[in-house]
Amino acid sequence: MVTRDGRRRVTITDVASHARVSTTAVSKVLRNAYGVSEAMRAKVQAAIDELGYRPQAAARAMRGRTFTFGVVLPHIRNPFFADILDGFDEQIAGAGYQAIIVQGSGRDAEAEVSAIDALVDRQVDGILVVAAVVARARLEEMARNTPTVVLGRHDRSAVYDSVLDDDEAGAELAVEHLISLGHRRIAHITQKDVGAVRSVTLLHTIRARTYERVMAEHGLAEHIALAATAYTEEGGHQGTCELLARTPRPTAIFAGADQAAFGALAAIHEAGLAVPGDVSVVGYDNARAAALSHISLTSVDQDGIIMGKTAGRLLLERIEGRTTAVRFSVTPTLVTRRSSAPPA
Amino acid sequence: MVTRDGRRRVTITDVASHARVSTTAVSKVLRNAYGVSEAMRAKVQAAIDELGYRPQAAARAMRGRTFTFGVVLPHIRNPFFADILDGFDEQIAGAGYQAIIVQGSGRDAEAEVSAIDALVDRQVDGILVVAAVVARARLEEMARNTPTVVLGRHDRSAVYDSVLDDDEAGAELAVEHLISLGHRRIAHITQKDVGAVRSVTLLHTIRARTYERVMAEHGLAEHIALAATAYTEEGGHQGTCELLARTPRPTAIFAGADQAAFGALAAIHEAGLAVPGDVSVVGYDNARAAALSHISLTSVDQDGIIMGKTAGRLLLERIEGRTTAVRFSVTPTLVTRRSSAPPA
DNA sequence: GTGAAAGCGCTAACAT
DNA sequence: ATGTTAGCGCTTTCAC
Repeated sequence: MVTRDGRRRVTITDVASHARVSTTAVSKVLRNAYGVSEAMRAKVQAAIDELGYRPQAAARAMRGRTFTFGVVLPHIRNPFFADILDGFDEQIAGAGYQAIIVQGSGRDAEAEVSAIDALVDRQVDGILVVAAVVARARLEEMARNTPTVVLGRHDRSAVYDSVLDDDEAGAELAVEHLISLGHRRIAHITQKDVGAVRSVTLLHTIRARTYERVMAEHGLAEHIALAATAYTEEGGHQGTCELLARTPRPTAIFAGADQAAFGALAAIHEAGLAVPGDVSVVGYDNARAAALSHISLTSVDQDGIIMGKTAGRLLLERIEGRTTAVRFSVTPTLVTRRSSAPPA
Repeated sequence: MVTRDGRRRVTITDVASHARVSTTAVSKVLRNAYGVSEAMRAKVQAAIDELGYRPQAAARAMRGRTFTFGVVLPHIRNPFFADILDGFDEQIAGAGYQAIIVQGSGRDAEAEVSAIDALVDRQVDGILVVAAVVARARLEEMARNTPTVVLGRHDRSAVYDSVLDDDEAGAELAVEHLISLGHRRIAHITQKDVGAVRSVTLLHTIRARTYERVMAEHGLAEHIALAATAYTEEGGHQGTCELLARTPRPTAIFAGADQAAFGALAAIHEAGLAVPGDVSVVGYDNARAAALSHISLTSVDQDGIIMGKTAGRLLLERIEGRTTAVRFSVTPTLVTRRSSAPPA
């Protein structure tokens, strides 16, 4: 391979001839494979260092591993994904793996498919799909060829591993908290469905259904009020505007994600109302911004770092040969802050 | 290539034999290359569709292009990067390119180098480096082999293209705004230097130096107060705590980034002070959250979408053969909101 | 306009 | 323990 400035990139052959050994030997040293003497290892390593050799992932991909994991995110705007990624990176870096991220460009199932395809085309050794909206059959097809972890979906699969938050428990915590404070007119902001996937397995649906169930269990079925927008600042803002326009208006809003809760806080403020005086707000994810003093948002905490770490560990296990599917669930906790209080 | 469930992945050979043509012909159709008849094109395309063929990026990389651009981000937590990426994706998708993102894992120059290496190893056709802290020589070495755009650095290079915000103009807008409101004790939150790069080319240094210059030009040199932490919520919080502890305390804080400004708002609130009553705050980046009514942060807007789009365009131009370096600068504007007002 | 064949850098089966 | 060699899927001369 000739680089653009005319110099050849250093290849395994260069290293081999420089060390006066075979390419096989170099390859074995690179992969810490069985059957190399100490002397050989030292000699080869010296040549590698001297020449500044780095193996080309593309050539490796043709025969063996790429030492790369792919991560599919709906988008990079949600800070909760950053937690997941930090945990993931930490876990896989130790095993010599590199994570590459592709954006699914929003909630569009088609864009998500092409993001997944992009990773498959690049022969990654494993894939982490976060909050996928794509059809389950598509995920399973991929999982049959590449070790796969699906994060944040509640469907059970025999071919891919799952990492998820117990969203039912989390939503219960949020709604029970508001009810115990004395609220009755509690509204919920959820995400509009897209894609062909059976919606009941998606986390936003679980959170919304649980909200409805808990409300009903407490005899508050008549006060169920849903706004289906998006888990974004804009979505939370718009949903809250809708909800506040109803008569009587809710005294509390449970937003399915902190990003939406932040938008809700803004909309409440714009309406000339106070938090928590007129309306209490509870979010989900416990983003760092939720802890900021001037925001102080009550939120459900799910440990993104642990979820990311676990996803990394599960992929590494698959590489090592595990073939049975595993399901890992974290238990959420409620973090109470000043955005929630008893109704006036 | 045999997939894990035993089926072979469809290759160019399969398509060729299915269409009863040569692999050369298929390759040409794939790349829209010169010298294929309409009949040939149709026949091959039909076979591709029928077999669900997708070229393997790894194999392509061995000979030609990967149709992949790599993006190096310090981390994915800053929402401003999401704007850049949205613009970038939009621009390159039309040309059939896919972006893959790698995290530099914070501000650590070493981590950034390994992120860059990871992309080079994967033979991407071009690289966008955002807010790099790595030494310039390292960037140039990479740029000599792979088309490169450096976003957010002010050094001039003959080998890579630059996309940047006029940070000097932006910082001037912010400081002049506060001065014109009547503030004199204006403090600034900047980022601590790391890495071996000549710091003066980094955007946070430019913003800080400009702050000092404008203060001095207005006879306020004695009131210059800097806190060097980080462009994060935590950094802004900590820096503000430091600044508020000084006597007399500043009446205004110009944070080098909105993320830091959000942390500043929290710290001011914790100190029992009001914004803008006791302390005015101005940020930089005009993140979406800055516009939220309950936050209402005055901020310097730089168009991340345009910057991302331009970066994509410049890479595509390089692929098409441009060899002279280009420098593209966006002009920032001030968005005035309620976080800034005359001092008491 | 079309196809045969070489070869990119690496790994793995096999031979020594 | 070490080396020889075939071949992964694709692009690219170079014939025809």
